[in-house]
Amino acid sequence: MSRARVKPEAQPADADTPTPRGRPRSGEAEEAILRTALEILDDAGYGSFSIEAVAARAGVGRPTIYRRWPSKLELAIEAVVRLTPPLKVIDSGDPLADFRHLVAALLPDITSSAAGRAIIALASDPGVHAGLARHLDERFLRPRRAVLADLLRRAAEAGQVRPGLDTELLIDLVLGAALYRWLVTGQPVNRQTAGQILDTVLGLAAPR
Amino acid sequence: MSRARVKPEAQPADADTPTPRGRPRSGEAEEAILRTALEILDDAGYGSFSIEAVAARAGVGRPTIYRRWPSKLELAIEAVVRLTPPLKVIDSGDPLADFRHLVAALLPDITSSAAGRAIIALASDPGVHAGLARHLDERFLRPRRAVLADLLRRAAEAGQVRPGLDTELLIDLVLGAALYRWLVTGQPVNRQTAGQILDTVLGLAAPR
Amino acid sequence: MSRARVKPEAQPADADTPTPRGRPRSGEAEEAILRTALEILDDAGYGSFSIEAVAARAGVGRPTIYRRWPSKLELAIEAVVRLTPPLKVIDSGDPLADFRHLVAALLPDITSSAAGRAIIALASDPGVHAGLARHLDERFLRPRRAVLADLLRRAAEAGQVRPGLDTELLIDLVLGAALYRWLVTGQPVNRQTAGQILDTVLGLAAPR
Amino acid sequence: MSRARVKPEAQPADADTPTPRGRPRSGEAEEAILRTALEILDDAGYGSFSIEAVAARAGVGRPTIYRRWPSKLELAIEAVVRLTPPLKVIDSGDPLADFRHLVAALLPDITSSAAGRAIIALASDPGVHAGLARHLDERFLRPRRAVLADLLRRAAEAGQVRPGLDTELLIDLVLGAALYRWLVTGQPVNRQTAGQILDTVLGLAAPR
DNA sequence: TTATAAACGAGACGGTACGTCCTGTCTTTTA
DNA sequence: TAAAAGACAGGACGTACCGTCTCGTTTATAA
Repeated sequence: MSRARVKPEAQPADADTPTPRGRPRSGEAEEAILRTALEILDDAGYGSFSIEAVAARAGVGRPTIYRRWPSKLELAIEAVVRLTPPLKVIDSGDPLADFRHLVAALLPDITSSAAGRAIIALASDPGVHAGLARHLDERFLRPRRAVLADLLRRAAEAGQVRPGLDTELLIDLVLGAALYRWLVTGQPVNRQTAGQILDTVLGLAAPR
Repeated sequence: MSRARVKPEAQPADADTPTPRGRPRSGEAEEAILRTALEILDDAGYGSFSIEAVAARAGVGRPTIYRRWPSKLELAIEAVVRLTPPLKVIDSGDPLADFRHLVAALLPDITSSAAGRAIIALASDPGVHAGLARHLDERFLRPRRAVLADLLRRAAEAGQVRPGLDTELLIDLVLGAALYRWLVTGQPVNRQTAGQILDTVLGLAAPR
Repeated sequence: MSRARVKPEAQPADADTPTPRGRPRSGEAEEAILRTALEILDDAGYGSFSIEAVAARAGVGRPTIYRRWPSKLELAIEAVVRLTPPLKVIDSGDPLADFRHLVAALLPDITSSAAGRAIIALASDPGVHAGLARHLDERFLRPRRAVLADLLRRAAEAGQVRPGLDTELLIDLVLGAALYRWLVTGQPVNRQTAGQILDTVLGLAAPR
Repeated sequence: MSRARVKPEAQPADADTPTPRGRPRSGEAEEAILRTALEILDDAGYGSFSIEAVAARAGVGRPTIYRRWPSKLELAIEAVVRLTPPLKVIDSGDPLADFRHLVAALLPDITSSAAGRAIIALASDPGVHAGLARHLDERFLRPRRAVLADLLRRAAEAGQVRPGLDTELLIDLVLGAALYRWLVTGQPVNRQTAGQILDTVLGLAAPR
């Protein structure tokens, strides 16, 4: 990013990226690809997700996709990461309540979307795991967790949560329980389920 | 219909399965298929798992597989379910300690095996979810959870766990947190990690 | 037939075929197989002719067919040979006219029937040719040609055909021309075409 | 090839075939496929002829074959048609002698080659007959027959053949008799057999 | 009678080939 | 020089038959 891509002469700064010659890559095509990828993930799941299908539906040549992403997994992740809106941070003055609201909104969102499924598809290929998971983690999960962790930390400071607890692990518990129910037992994770999980964890974590 | 064929009274139970005609299916072949399937899942993951490969390595014709399982997902699940040993129940008189030991042994096991990966691969295809997940749940997860739930219940009765907690949800928390770390962040779930999760949850759940 | 099958001691003649023990082969099944085979050949041609299909439609197990014929080609030939009625010999006192009538009836018959197609299918597999062709020749073609050759010979004696001609070759010319038109050019060989071929050959062969 | 590819006016002929987009089909692959197909037909006959085998031996992907020919029958015919050399026309001034020589060379050629067998394999599937036979007829048989018919016509003009005979039918007689002997009776059609057939037919057709 | 033997229908077995779909790469024309 | 279009080699899919091999059952002759 920040490739500038300015028309006129210029480019004194990055002489190592020496002004791409020839036809520049089409931003239109890129967007169409990502949008289509997400559509297909939503409609049919990662199992029916194929580069072929994305190219055809997006009206794009297959090599145009391969030029950007080396495999369908990378494409799926990029689509998820780029097109999933960030958490909208709220600050009502009550960090614990904000945490609850955010999580209660987040969980049903993830577990009913292409994003969730694509994330999970990662796990089925061990060879792929290492590199991609990090990518996904850094660009998708970490920022979202950071928001939650911050709220929890402030809740602890405000005495709403027992001190000394590992906030990261608390988040793991909440997200993990939801993940487990969704993935393993196939139950939908709606607001009610999310509320039940939050009640339990935050109840346990409440100061005595 | 007409089933007659009985000489004496007999067969009260399965009057609806009318004696299979023709050559019976080969238990040998079945076993070879499942064993090979699990090997491939362990070696290469679900992504590289193909009916073709299983048939070739098991020395079996492809139709012999399709006769039994309609798709590779069903085969993978069956392999996992049939070839994963059940939890070995222990009863030392201290239910909470037993719970700890069982979970601490179970978690690294699942998250480093084909079983785990195959289970997860389920989730990536929404259309498949309903039926198969139930199958997997009933034959694999439910029996294992039942053992854990029983221990927790007895721990509660013994006063080792705060009364009034939803034991099922407690199990979801423990297993979910491990699942989350393994799947999403890619961290291995070894005995230490398992211990940390257990410490936290059981600490929170301890009677005040 | 005439297998004797006498109950008592007897069998002085064929002591090497010592009366078969066990259940004798079912004539019913045999007939059903051949009838069905011919039906399928007529309906769908040799290309769609499969042992599987014959067995299924005849209500017979596949091994029951293989017990009798080693391959589908043999079965097809047997079906054709056994179920095609022989030429009905006529003798009006005018051998040449009888020849014409017989051939004019025979040609459309062969070139519109399963018999013809099955015969031809022979030719496409060189390995099969030797043995089976002889079988077909002996049991199907030779008897029919014998009738025709006899008529031609008597026509020659009666001065209706130029003497000194190779009657076998004359028959080859007539049947061959019809075969050629049917097979290679795909024209149907009806009575009119047959008449035209006969007119030409017999006209050429007429005494000067 | 070279096609000029001129910018200006040009292309008056095929304005409806608007310059193919994408990578053009590989002539190399096409040639390898046809050559291999003919080899297999020669070695093993049409019965053992499979797309699978052609693809493997030609070092070509299976879809590359299906892209060009919809079935193995079409491929076989194309191979025969494209790789069988045309009749080499001769004109010694004696049309009848030329006819004899040409036919005497042609018959053993056809009846001992893959070409012949592939042509015949056509006939065994009635559904296929219509369209393909025409194709084969137009591109293979008709040009060859035209040469023969022309010689016979000139022989008739030169008084070497009785006037008023149907030359097409004469050719049918000669080719048909050879076809019959080869296919039905399994006799090889060598130069001697060819000579015998020609002697008879041309003897009959000689002017009185 | 009772054995014994073989054929029966059914259907599974290891295989081969089918024709389709998708993968990731390569090549051509167009912009 | 990137874009779209589309062909390339390869490989897995799920299906249809192949010819063989059990099964349990039926129908004969032989003991």
